[in-house]
Amino acid sequence: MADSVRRSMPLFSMGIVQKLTGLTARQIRYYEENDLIHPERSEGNRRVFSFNDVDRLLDIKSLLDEGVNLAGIRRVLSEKPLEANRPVEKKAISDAELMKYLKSELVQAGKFGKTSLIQGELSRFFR
DNA sequence: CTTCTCACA
DNA sequence: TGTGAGGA
Repeated sequence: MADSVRRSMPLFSMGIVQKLTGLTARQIRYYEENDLIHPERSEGNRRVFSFNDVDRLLDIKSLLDEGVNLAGIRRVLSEKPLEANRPVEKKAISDAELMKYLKSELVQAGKFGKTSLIQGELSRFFR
């Protein structure tokens, strides 16, 4: 189970997750308050999301479109600890799209002179 | 510039 | 949920 390690590795900033999921920061923070997701926190108290968080957010989003309220979503998600039998085609997001955003984040971090926390973890995805 | 918390004309 | 204030 070395894959779960990468899936739960924190490496996405709020901005990236917003683009990746199409949700607003407000919503993402709100869902966190309701224990739908549990992103890590960086030094500056900034949220750092893992691939699992993003995937979960995507599920939440689709559930929301189907008219399910937070209480309902909480139930669905809490009862899905085990990666049940899902169609292989339900890929949350393409690698290409993922790289696109990761890259833009690196550029931003670069302009700030700081070493993004992403850089170090990035190699895990580009193995 | 980005993200954070809090609060609500 | 949006939005703005005030700070890091």
